[in-house]
Amino acid sequence: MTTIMDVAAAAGVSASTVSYVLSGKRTISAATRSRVERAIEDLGYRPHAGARALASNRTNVVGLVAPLREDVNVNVIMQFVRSVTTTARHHDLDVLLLTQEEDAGLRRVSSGSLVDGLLVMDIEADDPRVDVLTSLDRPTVLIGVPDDPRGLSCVDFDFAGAARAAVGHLTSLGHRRIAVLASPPRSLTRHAGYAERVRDGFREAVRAAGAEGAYQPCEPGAEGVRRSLAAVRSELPGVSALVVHNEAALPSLLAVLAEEGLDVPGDVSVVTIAASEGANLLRPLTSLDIPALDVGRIAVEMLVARIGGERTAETRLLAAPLVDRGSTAAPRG
Amino acid sequence: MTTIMDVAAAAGVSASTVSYVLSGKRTISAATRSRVERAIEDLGYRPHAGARALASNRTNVVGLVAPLREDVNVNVIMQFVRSVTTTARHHDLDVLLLTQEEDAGLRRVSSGSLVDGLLVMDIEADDPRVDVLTSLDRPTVLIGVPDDPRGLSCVDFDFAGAARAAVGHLTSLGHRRIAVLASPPRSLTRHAGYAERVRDGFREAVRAAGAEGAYQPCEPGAEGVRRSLAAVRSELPGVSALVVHNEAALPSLLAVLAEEGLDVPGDVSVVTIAASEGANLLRPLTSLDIPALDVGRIAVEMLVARIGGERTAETRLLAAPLVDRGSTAAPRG
DNA sequence: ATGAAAGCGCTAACAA
DNA sequence: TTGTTAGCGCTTTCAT
Repeated sequence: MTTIMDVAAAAGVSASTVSYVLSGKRTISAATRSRVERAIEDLGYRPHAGARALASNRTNVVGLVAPLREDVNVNVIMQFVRSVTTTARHHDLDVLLLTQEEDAGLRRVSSGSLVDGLLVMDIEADDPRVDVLTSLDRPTVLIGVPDDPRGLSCVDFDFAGAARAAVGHLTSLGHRRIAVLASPPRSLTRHAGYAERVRDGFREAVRAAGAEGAYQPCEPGAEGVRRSLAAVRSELPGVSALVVHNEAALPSLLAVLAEEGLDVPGDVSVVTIAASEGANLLRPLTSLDIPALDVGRIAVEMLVARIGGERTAETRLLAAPLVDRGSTAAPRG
Repeated sequence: MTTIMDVAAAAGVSASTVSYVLSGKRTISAATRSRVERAIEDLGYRPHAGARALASNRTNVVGLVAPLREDVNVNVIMQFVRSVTTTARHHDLDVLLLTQEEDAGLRRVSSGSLVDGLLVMDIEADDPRVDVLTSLDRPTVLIGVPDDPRGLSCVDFDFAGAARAAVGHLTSLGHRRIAVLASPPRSLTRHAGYAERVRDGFREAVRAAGAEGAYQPCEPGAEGVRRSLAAVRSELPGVSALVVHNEAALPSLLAVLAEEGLDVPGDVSVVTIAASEGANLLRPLTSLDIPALDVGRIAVEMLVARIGGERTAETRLLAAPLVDRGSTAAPRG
């Protein structure tokens, strides 16, 4: 293993000079700098991460707590993780992945000085991790907004705004009876913020527009979709438009509607709130596209700022653009 | 920050005793042990990861190189990553996620002593990373099998075996004209091992059974599916069974077949090679279930063994169980 | 503009 | 069974 001493010897300088060439924290003469860089190159030298962490109190690693459960939207998570790692590398950070053992994991990597900061996904309204995180006193950014962020920074997609925008789009086309096919029931029971915010944004927008709405959780799979459609139709007969916030249910939904002989958007309009662009579906769908890539990037940037000493916490909600892919139209008759 | 010295002082012992209590590398009297454990508990002590790495040459972190691209099967990756992190934690390891900057990333974390070993996914037949990895001289396990593993250990799902099993199942039902709807064309052009092995296993099995086969890459989405189906039917008129190795295309395929008025399995039998159990599809499908969880677990276990000093490299191919979910039947007539 | 040297917190000989 | 101590490789004061 080649150390900073080897480099120093090869370049005919002291170890500290090599260190300063690397960090740029001292002005170095051009001649010295190039000798050192040459030696680093020749020897293939890489600073020892542990030694560096020990001496500098910085690991250049951030922890990412991601829910790799089955019942969350795999596409969103994936896009998000990708943009986090990409952005992190732009800031010379590596990413440590934590998926389970919630509290214990947070404590371990934080108190053990494994990471400089934490990114925590899938925050629930009353998430118990918020308390743990504040007590840990490491820079932290939450992806999702709890009821009380306790001084932690948050980033999230504006689900309520997306629901309102969907309703606005549909009512402006003339729809008066609109239903949401939402996340599976357990998303609500575990107080996943996104589910509650879609519901609340939807109800508010429907009321404001003087329209009628039904909110219906939905299990993915053909059976779940059929059940939810039946429930919606009995609660709101003559429903003419669907807002779908459930990516896993989309394939079945389109197939079931086709089975029933219903045309989209002729017989029923469909808007989705989704991350992937639905290229694999039977037909493209008009959508509030969740900007997962932006959420990830911004989360990292906020974390970097806090690691750099920024003290003020903020909460940022990102709006979704409505992309018209032709699955909505004015209602029949 | 509480250090090992604080713990030692609180317990009235030396730092090394605390260290040995933690590592178990020395026999400690019950009395001392409990005093130390008490102090650790009281002070909430966690060893400093960097200091530990510096002194012991072990980081207890493994690097996971995962392709978070769009064109790979997100479900497989997800399951796989989950089983890797879970298994890693059982061995007291953390997981550092690398997704891009291929070679540079490998060098950085390896030479920089950030990780004790590497797990590299999505290995291609002539993958250039194999050379880099052998030169790095860190314990490494490949997920996927290159043409020449150069002494590295490999784990993978037995794609050729799965294709053979699918054909065997179908021919035993009486099918003589069988087609594969395979991964998108670019999987083959970039020499993704799994695509080539499915193709080769399929051709071999079809020949051995004296049946006829067509192999057709397939883009996901309704259009891609329609095109591929047309190609298959013109190449192999009267095709009565489909082997689908393309999870993203499944929703569209089922919808398109339904549109055409074809019943599964009455008019056409369908077998998939897939990771998720297809619970979100229009109907359950008989499948060679890719044991992504097992692959991840075994990969970690092999890596742990190598980190522990095991020298012999091995390649393990995991067979898939065929799970009958009723989407196959004897051909008509 | 550069060097010398004191740690950072831990592990693992070496001693007792 | 336990303690003492010499590093591990780097950063960063303090000197010059």
